[in-house]
Amino acid sequence: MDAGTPKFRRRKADRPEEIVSAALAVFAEKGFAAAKLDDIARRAGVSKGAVYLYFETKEDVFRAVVERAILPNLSVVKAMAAAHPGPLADLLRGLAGHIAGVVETTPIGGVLKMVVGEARNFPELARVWHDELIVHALGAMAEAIRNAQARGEVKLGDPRTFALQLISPLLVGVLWRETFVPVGAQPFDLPALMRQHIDTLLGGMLTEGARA
Amino acid sequence: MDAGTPKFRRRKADRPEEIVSAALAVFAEKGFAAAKLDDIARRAGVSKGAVYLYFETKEDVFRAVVERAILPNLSVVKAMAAAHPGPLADLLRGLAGHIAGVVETTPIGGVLKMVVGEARNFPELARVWHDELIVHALGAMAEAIRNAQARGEVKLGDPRTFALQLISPLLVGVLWRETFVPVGAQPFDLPALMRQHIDTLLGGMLTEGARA
DNA sequence: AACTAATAACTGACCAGTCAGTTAGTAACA
DNA sequence: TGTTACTAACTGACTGGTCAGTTATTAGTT
Repeated sequence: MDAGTPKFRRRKADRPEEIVSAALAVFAEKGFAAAKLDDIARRAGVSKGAVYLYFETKEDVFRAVVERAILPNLSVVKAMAAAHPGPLADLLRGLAGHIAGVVETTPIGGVLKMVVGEARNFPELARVWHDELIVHALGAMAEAIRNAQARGEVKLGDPRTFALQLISPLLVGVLWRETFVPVGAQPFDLPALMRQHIDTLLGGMLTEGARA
Repeated sequence: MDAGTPKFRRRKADRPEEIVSAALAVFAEKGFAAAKLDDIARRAGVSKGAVYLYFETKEDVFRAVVERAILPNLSVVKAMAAAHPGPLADLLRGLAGHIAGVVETTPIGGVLKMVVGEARNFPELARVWHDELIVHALGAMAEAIRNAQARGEVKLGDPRTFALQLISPLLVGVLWRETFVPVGAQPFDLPALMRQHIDTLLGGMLTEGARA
């Protein structure tokens, strides 16, 4: 062949990472079943056969994608777990800003959509996400809320439910962006949404005058 | 053949309904691509060929399922559109109870999961849901909130964002039930969740003492 | 009532296309 | 030159969609 441009490079160390990145893009766009291994391979700059040098099956690739999407977020969980002692309001505002930023700059939204969409076909995947990420995140938030309740900062009520109330608009905002914005829906500004949400949830939605 | 047990019955009028019901169950469980037409047909008590007497393609069946899931909810939208003039708190409490009930007694949760999961592969489906259901529901809520703001009941802030804040926990609760409860997650009591959420969002999460 | 003809709802075997996974062989690098 | 990362052609299983034939049902005739 042409000696000037080799047909391929041997780069064993980098391939898995590249394949997982390509797979993330394709899976997030198409979902598991509709994603073709040929597309993933082409996007990663290798042949389909090469994918099978590094992964056993398509499921195996999918698993790698979903699990990798957890890692960058463990730091967030850890930060939350660092049991911020100050006023809950400060913690929540900082946290919401941080998470909204992560959500806007990483493809975690696409992964979330995948986990929701493929949960029945890959229960163990939903289990990994639940056990390794969600339980910890929700638990840390609930713990912080419980502490705030003990300090008399926060009213009575189920802390886990409070935690869900706090993050729900962000999750819905992400799914909204992934699902409806591509078909013409008016997008939400996620950081602004979370700012208003935290303020409202903390301070109350009704004015003083109308409050029961 | 055996004259006692006929091989099939001719029931043209009932078939489409039965096929759509069967398809709803299979699609909600497997997602679009993983759902086999043979399964849908068997579940509906007919052969695969019979499905094609009533629907053009698999996509066509899917469309019918998703569109039918909109109808029962138009009444809810209408009820909201009946621009409740009284205090916003009453409207929201009644509405939340109603919607939580609908969500608990109908398979709309499964359909929502499908719409989210297959949005990329079926954009026109996401469009239908957005244009015919979500825009109206969100718009009606935003309108009620805007009116309440005009009456001085509610603080300043984007009404559409307020509406999203209000319904988000319900949506997340549904997706939670569909995605994580089957793999062992602790479920949420949706009506209770919404009661606490409405109360909190309306009245404020912080105690009087801690309020900024 | 009983028999027959006509209709259309329905079946199930089949086909054509697709795609996950395999492997024989080639090219890159030591 | 030997080793192996990699390619590209291949296979086999699976499934959406088709259609020739079958059977339930109704209408017509005696």
